[in-house]
Amino acid sequence: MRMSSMFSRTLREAPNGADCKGYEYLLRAGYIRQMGAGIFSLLPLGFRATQKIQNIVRDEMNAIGAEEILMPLVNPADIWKETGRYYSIDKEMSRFQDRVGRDMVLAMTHEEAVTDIARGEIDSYKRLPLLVYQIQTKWRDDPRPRAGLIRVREFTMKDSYSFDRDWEGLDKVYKAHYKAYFRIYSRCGLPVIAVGADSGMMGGKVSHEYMYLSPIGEDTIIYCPECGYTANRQVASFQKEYYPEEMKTIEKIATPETKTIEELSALLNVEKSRMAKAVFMVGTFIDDTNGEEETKLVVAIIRGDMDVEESKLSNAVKANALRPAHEEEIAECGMVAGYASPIGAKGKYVVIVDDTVAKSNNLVAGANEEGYHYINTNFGRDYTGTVADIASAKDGYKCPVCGKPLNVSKGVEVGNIFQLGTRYSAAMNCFYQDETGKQQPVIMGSYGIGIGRLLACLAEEYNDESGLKLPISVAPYQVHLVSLVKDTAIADKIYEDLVAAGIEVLYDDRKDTAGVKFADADLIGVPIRLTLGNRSIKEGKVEVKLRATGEVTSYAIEDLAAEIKAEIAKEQKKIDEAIVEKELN
RNA sequence: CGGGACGUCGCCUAGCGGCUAUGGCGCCUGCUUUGGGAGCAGGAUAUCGAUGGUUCGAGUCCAUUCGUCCCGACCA
Repeated sequence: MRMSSMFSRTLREAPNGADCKGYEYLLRAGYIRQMGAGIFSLLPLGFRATQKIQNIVRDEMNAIGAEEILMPLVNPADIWKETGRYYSIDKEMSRFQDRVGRDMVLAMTHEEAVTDIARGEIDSYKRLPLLVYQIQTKWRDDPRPRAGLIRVREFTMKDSYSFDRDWEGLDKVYKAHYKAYFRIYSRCGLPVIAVGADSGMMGGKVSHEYMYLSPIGEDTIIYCPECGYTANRQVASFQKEYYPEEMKTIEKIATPETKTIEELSALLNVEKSRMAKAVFMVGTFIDDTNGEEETKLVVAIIRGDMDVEESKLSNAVKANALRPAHEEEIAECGMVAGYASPIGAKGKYVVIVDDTVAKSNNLVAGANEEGYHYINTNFGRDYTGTVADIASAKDGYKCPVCGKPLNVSKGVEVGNIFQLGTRYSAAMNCFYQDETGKQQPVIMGSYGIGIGRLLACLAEEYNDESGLKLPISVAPYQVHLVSLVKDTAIADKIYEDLVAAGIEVLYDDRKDTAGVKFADADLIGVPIRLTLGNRSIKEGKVEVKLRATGEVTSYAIEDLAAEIKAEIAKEQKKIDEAIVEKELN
């Protein structure tokens, strides 16, 4: 490509709002342009980089036997009503009506669509297993897009769907994805870790997320440097200590003006770990079959020294959504904020008790009366509720596997894999007949990779003060030919020779000064830069500089294509040698 | 959906009630220059996000609204 006729151009200054480096460079180098909140266009450079990523993804998906398909972005709402997600998903999913008034949705994922197709294809166990994938646009009307391509509303996603007759089959294809994903990310040059995850709106049991560890990430990862345990904080567990002892008599004591755990701990001279803290949320519960909503007060009881992990709580009560409760809502159930406990509560509420509280005795708790607390409260005797792990893991807590202190890091989720089971097949009547003639629901899995987000993470990982420096496997071009000579004949000839040799060349043939061309080359970040100047031309040579390392060599102009091909192969080899092979045990 | 900030030419930016709305980059013309964002000379480009109001006078103050960004809620 000749830069003199390239569609995009570079920006010298970062547009307002570009607050992280990778995003700033993608904008300035002309990879992407913003059109609205969370809505972006890919310019030629960004499009090419994205194509490279997609082809790596295709390669690895094909390698595990997946077939590529393309499903529609617009879905009839009917199939989403079948699974109930039409009702349970809030405004993230955009809905509209077609000209005759039929309900339609913009698909934010394709479990419904693929299951709808699959039920028409699958009738017998002989048709299983099956595996398909697509690379397609998703629309999710996120309330808060952020950080350039990291969190957007419209994005491209690779999503695959597996269909098996049994859990063993699902396990096999799940493991194949687990491994293939590591190969994909490492071939793109992105370091990731796989973590145990919450399955969220997808439903199902087992799931993993692929995380690029970075301060710009929004997810919190808990990991053990000792044994390698990793999990999203939403589901991370840890070793807890309990304080079982002989139950003592419950007693009400005056604790004026002590609404917080800190104040209470100081006043009574009792450790925070010996208190039962009540956290109030209002849960929304939606009936999947008709969309009817019900709200209920959720009382979470946790030890005073810990915090409630909302997603754990949400899973424990099986709520569609949780929000903090207002003081009046708490009062309606007979509880007093600041001095609250389930003891003496009334009305419509549900109590979830963390196991640390359930297995400890004689804890301090609220008396539901302004200025009073109870001492020696005991779960089971004084109040009841559902026992679950709802505690949030923190830095320094003990690893659930080896007991060593846990660490915390921020991460960006660049992919996920879910074992869906029969969540969709059962709801949508996707059954097969087994050898005995019995109808069985198909066992499904779904597996996603955000393509644009992957590019954004790569831009974040590979940059310096002058711009991007992407790995050759994902860079928009392999070679950037910078011509500084007036007489274009030699440069044109080199360009044509390289292109003829099958090399992807970005050719700076513009009538700009050397400084401008070098600055743009650094910004765009093509891995191999060839400089053709009067200096080197006299010697019949071209200078070669690697963007990533700054390493400089030079090659004779004759035979250049062969040398450059070898250079490209060397760069590619670095990537190939670093491919991560990881199996799920 | 709560809290905050911001909208002035393609990009960045000045303006703080008063004359024809700054400056830089970029762009166009000419000459010069050609290994790290060149120099000189000339030139074009803004319905100051929109609407309404206050005022003799509004980019500037007020209201409404739209948009974008940040923090939170939320989310894969």
